[in-house]
Amino acid sequence: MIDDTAARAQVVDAADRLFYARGVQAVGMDAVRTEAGVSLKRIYKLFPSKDDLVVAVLECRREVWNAGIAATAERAGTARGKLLAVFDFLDAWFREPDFRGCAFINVYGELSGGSEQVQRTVREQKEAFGAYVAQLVREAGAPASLAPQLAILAEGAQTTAAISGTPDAAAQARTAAEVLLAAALD
Amino acid sequence: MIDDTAARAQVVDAADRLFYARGVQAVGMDAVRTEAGVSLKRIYKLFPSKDDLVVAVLECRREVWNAGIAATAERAGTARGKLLAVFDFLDAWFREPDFRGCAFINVYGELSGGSEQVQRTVREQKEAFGAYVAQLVREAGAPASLAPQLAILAEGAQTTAAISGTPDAAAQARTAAEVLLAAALD
DNA sequence: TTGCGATGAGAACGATCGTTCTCTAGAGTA
DNA sequence: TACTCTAGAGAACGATCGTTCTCATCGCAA
Repeated sequence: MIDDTAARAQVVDAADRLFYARGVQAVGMDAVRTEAGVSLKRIYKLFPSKDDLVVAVLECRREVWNAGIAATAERAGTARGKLLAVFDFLDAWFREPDFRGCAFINVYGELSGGSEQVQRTVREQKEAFGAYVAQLVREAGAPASLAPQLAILAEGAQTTAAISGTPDAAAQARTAAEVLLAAALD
Repeated sequence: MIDDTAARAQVVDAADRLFYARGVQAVGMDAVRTEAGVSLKRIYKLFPSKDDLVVAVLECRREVWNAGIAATAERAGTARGKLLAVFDFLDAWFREPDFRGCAFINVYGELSGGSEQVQRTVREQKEAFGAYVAQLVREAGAPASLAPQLAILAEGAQTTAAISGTPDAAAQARTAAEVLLAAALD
């Protein structure tokens, strides 16, 4: 038998795949159990309710997102380069064949009237990203008002790419970000 | 008894309120029937399935959106002014107490794995908005590449405002749009 | 070997969903 | 008046949901 840590990872992984592809409400716990290969009893011991599982999935997504952003930023030397690297990261993400938009936005739209804990997790993720951008804007020596503008561009690129089905929005948002950066740094 | 046109309007109106506030999947047809005051039999005569009702609700939202955008644009003289007016429209919308984000984005996130007709309706709305912005950009004498950038700003403002729970994103996006417009019109 | 606690597989439960059906009442027509 | 058609109210249906329960099985201490 596998230990709790491994079982937990398998369940979160399977749930993430299913929830992201089909939506949370369209996926039953039975499907999660089949995909994960972990019994329902064990799943409910690890996650007392489906909401807890959704939160765990989002927290896992946050780790992946942060790691991806950090890896792309590392290849850039300046703070300005790190800010633009966000859009390169988005570009690569949008080109993945199973891209279906930002999981946080999707879940928020689906469960906005429901679990309050899920809403909080989504909000925290967006706030953390905003804080990351704000830190880089400070380092770049640009006025603080630039940060939310760049964050809005990244947000808009994600929903536009999801709905249009093309990755074009990443490059378009990057170009806009360059203009805003140039104007702010004059 | 009311005629079909009035019954249809009542059902769409009630469904819109419920779907927007709680999500499509969280609202049963029984709740729509109670809110609309129209019998289930009649609802299913007007809309053969729940998906058809969702599409009708989205089409109604599109009319309201287009009318609101047009009304705000009318108060601006120039094409540049009409482009910025989009963000004034968003600002007023975000301040409404029951604002919960863009209904099209919410529905897309919720049913992305489901009805293909719903997906098409969402995509058409976003394409139509993009075409509207592109037309104004042309009239303003700016390069065509500006249009998707402004559309992405509007899109990002909507999701940011929904998740953050504040209307700030409208003004931030408007400021960014002014910078992009100034740079494009040099 | 015996007894015990935990596990996996999946049946079972109560609720709710989208959709259809039944039954009754009333309007219009000859 | 008698007949027909439609609509409303809501029960009914089969499916599916999240969650819990049953039961056979296994590892392991004494």
